[in-house]
Amino acid sequence: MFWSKGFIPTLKETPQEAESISHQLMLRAGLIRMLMAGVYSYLPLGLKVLNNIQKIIRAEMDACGASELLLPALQPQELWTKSGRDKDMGEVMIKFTDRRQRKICLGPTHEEVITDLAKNHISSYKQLPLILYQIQTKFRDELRPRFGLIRACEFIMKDAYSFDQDQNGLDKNYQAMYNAYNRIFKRCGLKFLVTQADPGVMGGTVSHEFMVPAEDGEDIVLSCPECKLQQTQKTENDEFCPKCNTKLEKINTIEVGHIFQLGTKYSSMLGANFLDAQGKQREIIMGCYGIGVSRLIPAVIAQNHDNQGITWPKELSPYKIIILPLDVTDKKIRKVAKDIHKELEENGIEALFDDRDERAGVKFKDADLLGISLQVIIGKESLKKNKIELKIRKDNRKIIKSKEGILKEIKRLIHG
RNA sequence: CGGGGCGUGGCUCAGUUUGGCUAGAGCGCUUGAAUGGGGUUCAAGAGGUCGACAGUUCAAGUCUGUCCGCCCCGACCA
Repeated sequence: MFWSKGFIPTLKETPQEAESISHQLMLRAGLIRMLMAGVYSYLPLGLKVLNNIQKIIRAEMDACGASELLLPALQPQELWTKSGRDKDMGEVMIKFTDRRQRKICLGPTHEEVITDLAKNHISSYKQLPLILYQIQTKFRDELRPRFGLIRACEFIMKDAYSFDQDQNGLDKNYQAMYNAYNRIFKRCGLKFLVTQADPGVMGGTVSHEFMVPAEDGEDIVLSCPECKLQQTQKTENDEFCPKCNTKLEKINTIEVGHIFQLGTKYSSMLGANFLDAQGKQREIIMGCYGIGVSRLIPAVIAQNHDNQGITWPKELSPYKIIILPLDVTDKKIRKVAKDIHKELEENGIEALFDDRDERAGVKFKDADLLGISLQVIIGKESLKKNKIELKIRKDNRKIIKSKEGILKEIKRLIHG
């Protein structure tokens, strides 16, 4: 990809609309733009990162034996009346009436829709266990949208649902999801905490939250320095460990995942039953598993940046590498840069080629801001000695070698 | 919704306190020239309903009222 043909509007200064670091960097690096409060456009680079996250999630979900589907965002309000959750959701649900006077809402989540589907199409224990998931846009009229993509009114969620005939089956699926979540967040380059959580309006009993410690986090995790118990804060008081009565530590975090054992809450309300091996009718046992896909972007940035910009973890970097010919008016520099570009493409390595007629300083600053994990720098100085440079964005390490040596190094770093 | 802040070219902001001629700066953008390893320099340009509406006044970016939008703190959540 050539920079000049793309759409990468970087900003030198921090827009007034952004307060949190991750939000500032997302705007400055040209990942997103706001349309209105809590509603954002993903620009090409932001979409690339989003796609990379989704790729990881799909791979890990598929590895659990989950099947991907896509449920509608438009839903009949009636379904929510049946489950009784229309009241719980309240103003958060975006509702309207269409021309046929049908009462419609934009899905804030999908337990109702998926349970309705299960009710109609699961009738035998032979169809269980089953895990379904989707990656889809949710709509919530938040009381207060905040921090860019961290709390948005339109956001992308991965939601998975498990269906089992008994608690034992649910335990197994829950554990599989729990493990998958650990792998997903690790691959996203995150340090995170797992807490015992309050199921809230989702219902059910067992529930865990995946929390990313970050300055601009809006959730507080209470951590016990003694017995390592971690839980999400529920009230202002009560800050002593319930297990060992030690004073708890407060950690600011961003919630990126939440898994719940729903049990029969939805299946009983919406009548999702199956016949067991004895021919007896029973309610399907459910679990649900959410990841804030779009929210992961700011969470990752919150933990992966320095004073120059973003430092993407390898798997999320919008491009694997950025090629920086420092002076595009110089024929030799241009040629070497093009050769490298070609060679990388032939090896299936997606590169961003900064072909702009800009000074070296501008290119360096922009490259550091974007945070693409590798930078190949082709300039007159090192070219004199027949060398080119490879900079690793994360630790600013520089490797200086011949073209062939650098290409080998790049392949090693990307594939190895 | 309660509390606080803000709204002036694409971005950052000055000017509003104390009303006064054709509304400014830096960055970005266009054109030309120089430069070419950390946001370089010079010159010439383009770009504005000063958030909106109503009012006060000879005169409103500036004063008054209403509304709208955005941000931050609180209740809610992936």
